Amino acid sequence: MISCPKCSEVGSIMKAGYVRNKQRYVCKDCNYFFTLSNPDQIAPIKNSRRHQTTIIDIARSTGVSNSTVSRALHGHADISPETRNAVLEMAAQLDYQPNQLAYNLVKSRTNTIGMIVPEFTNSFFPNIIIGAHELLTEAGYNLTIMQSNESYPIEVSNTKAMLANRIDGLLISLTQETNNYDHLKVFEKRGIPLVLFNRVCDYVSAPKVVVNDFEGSFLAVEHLILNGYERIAHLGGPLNLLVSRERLRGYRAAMEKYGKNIEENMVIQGMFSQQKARIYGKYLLDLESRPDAIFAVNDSSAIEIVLMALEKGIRIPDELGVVGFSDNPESAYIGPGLTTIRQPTHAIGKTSAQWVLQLIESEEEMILPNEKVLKTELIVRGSSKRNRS
Amino acid sequence: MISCPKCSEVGSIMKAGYVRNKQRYVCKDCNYFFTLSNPDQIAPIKNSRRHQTTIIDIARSTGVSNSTVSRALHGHADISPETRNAVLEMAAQLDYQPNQLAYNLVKSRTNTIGMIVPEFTNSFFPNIIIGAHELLTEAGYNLTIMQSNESYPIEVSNTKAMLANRIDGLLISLTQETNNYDHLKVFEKRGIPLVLFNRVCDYVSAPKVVVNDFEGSFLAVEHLILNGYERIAHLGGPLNLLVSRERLRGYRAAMEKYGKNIEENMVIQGMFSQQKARIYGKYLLDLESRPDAIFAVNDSSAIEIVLMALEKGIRIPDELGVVGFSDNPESAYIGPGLTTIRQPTHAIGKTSAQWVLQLIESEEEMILPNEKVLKTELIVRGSSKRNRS
DNA sequence: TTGTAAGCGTTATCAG
DNA sequence: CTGATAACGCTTACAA
Repeated sequence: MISCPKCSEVGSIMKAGYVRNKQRYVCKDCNYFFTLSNPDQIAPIKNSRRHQTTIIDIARSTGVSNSTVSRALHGHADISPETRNAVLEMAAQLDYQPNQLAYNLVKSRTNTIGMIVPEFTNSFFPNIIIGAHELLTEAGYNLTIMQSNESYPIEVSNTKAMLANRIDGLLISLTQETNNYDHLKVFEKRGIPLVLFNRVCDYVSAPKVVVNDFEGSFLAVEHLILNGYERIAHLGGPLNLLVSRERLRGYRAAMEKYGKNIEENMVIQGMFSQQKARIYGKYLLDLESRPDAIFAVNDSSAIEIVLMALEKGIRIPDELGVVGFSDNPESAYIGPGLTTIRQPTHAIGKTSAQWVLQLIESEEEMILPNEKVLKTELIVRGSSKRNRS
Repeated sequence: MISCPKCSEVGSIMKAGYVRNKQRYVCKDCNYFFTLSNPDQIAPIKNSRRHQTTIIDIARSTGVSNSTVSRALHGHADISPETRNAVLEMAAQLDYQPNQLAYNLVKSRTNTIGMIVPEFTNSFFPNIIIGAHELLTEAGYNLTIMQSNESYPIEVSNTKAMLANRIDGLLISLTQETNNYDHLKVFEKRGIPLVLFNRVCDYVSAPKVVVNDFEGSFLAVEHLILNGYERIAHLGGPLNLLVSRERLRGYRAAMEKYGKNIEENMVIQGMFSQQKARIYGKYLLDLESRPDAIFAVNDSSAIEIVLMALEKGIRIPDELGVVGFSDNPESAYIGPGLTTIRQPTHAIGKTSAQWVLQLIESEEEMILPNEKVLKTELIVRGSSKRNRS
């Protein structure tokens, strides 16, 4: 039991805050304030591992209180220039590095936006990241990136980690496996701004940033038709993804508009992967009555087809027209050059980031779920140029 | 002043911890414990913005203490199955999401590794990221990626942010501008594990993961020589980067070994960028006595040269041999295919990550600064195949 | 202008 | 097996 150093009373001692990081007591009897000078109790710099200098260290060495230090560090008004300078100097001298963790904890915001992408292997997502990164950095936000590796369980655990780390907002592009969206609904429920991009779904009411896959697809197929191709096959993606469905829809629409017959055995849907693309491609090229053109859901698949055709000695574009989607960096150089639909990757990233920041800043006003549709662009190269007009 | 509800004493009231998140008092006179039932003081769930359920909420609703909840949540031993289950159920019911921020603060570790890369535009760094990400995720670490955009000031501010966020370790590849390394020395001083990769420097005593640029370069130039090229130019990178110096060294060594004369006006060093590459390339190709081969410091530059040569009608590989470095995805398809040196990107990422984890886990033992040198591989394609043996 | 003390949400060390 | 309480490092009313 603690006794008062002045009146030796024991029952009337109350805690009375801290001074220089030490417990301070007051004796209610004689109204005497004191701290215990037990050397063991002073400055408990335990935790041996390299003590990081904190605001308290600065306060102690400057002879002011923590709050004053905090204010000086943040350039708050109402602080005398001398104290401010003293604090700032001491901070520099002690090599003070603010602890963002503590800051975030008390502010309960992290100034960090999370981003989950299914993969990095193509330049597609990296380019989107660049766009988002640019805007966020400018706005003073950090970006934490995770990749789900096209795996639903990883995606779920990523969102959990993001939640635990209290990111201020999330940008996500779904895996091709994702069919359940409960992990996203958590964000709605918790009021954490969420923006879906590129690989989106209808079942969660969050803003979505996509490109006009339908239109892009339509243009691609129309271009093939205008170049005299008749029997156009479609190598599509997994149908749970909206992109795949939209591209399929665009294909069908163009074919119908020009009165072309769709041979259903030449419309294939499957997972994205080089291996699958080879299998599907082989199937299409080995068909006894081969298509005279193939519109693929992405460039990786289209490239496989071009390479396979070259191996087999099928002449491109004369015997086979090929069009892809996305404009990968290598597409310009594949065979005679791959005709493709360019996506505005940079803009996708930028738009998504912009949107999530708006949601964060707008606080109160419920912004209605909405969608931004960016334009695509047809890039004509050798793999489809058979213009016989 | 607070008075005891039992004996009405005023001077002998002491704080006595908290119960259900409310201040609890004890009267030292009658030894009566109580809390104030002032409704305003109960559960100060202020901070209106969507209260996140915390451990305390669970404790309150389950009727146990926070510590018990914490233990239950982490599956600590010494807890009765009933309590555990009750807590776990309540946690699920209240949709509890742990606050990693608070956890990190008290643990003073974040389970997060930072990574700073100069750019994303080539597939080079993304591939390294994939390698590192894979290993770190497996080891239960998060990865926070920042990009310095080849800017020294951004690099510095990135490291500051990493420091503030108390990452457990940092992987960094320097910008081509970086000439001052104080921002890295901070990590040494603070004892935060640091690993440099790819773009490293000598002035900071941290482990480095690099590829054998010298050997790779040597092989590239030797390959050109063995294919009958005589007057080989070198389009190099900025000399403050070790990679550039090593590649230059490899070039010189190979030329010397085979007794080839180095024409110094055909050895150029400059910044990495497509634009610069075009300028330097034009210079080399417009030389009145043009080199018969060019070894470029990277594929992007080599590609520019190939394209320029094709425009000018210079035949590759007959009139001009070209070799690059890195094996970009498009390199296989450029012109007749670009001969290049493949770097083990995946392994670079994996090795760096592995190393930083080792440093973190090894705690006490000072591991000596060291270097890991990974092997490169010569990929022969059309742009240099003029074998006249 | 400065100081006090109550949080932010956890874990960990002691006591029971 | 469980509870109380002091950290972790910082911000911010509220007092002085």
